[in-house]
Amino acid sequence: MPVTKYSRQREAIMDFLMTRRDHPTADIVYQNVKSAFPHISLGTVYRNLNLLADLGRIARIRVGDGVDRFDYNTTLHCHFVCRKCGRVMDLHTDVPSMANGMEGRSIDGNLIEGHVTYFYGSCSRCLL
Amino acid sequence: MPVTKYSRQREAIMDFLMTRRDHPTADIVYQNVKSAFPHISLGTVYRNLNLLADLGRIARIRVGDGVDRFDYNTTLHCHFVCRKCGRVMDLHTDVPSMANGMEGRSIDGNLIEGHVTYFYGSCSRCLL
DNA sequence: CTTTTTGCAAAACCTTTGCACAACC
DNA sequence: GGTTGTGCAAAGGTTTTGCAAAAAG
Repeated sequence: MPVTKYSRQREAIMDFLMTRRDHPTADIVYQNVKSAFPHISLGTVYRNLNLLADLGRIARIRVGDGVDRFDYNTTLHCHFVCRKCGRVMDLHTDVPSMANGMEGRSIDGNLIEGHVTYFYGSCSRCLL
Repeated sequence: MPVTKYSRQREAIMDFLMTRRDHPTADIVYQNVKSAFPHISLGTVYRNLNLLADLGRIARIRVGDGVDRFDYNTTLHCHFVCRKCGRVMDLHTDVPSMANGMEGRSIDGNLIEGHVTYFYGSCSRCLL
């Protein structure tokens, strides 16, 4: 529980994320927030994204391509990763998962606290 | 479908992976194969691990911590990631998943070809 | 002899960090 | 005034790559 003071840069980062339905990387956030804060640094963007994610105000999404993505929508939902173009998007259809309900169970002595599922394939745009 | 010639280094890498039940990183493979090939380079290890993964002879496992892991066991099974020590291990108990059976379906115009699920929590060793 | 693989080193890539100064409260 | 946040630049960690020499077929 870190103590936080207000910062205009952090607000701008939050505002930008709010406008996006995809899941921008830190660098994309940086490129966009630069129009309002020409001198903002990538380091500041990372520090704020990490802080906001730690506070639970945004979600950090890692689909295994080595880049962190961030999402204003913190409600639990599945993601779809296009193997051709790399886009990451929400899956709106409710995907039933037996993995839900595993929380708190122990398997082989390991306590399960959560799980991550994502689907991959070819996105609508790449299928054309 | 790359053309491949035999290489002793690649065989050694494969042999090492075969002996491991955990999911070594490229660097751990490198450290171990060095005993047989003192002059082998990390680059060679990466090239071979990627080649073997592309050929489907080993599995590449990415749990979102920014490091690639490799597994001799290519059959579908779930993984457990310890949030404290970072260990990655197989879940032997069969975890029923509704995500199976999604392959081939289309959602929002996106063709689903596969999915990844991993569980995280505290491992038996860290719970002591 | 031709193609693939290797070793080495450098580069690429993403992310974190140290520090002095500015902003916040 | 004390604390947190910022900008800058440097460093950190992982993975990829260019190239000449070696190995494989």
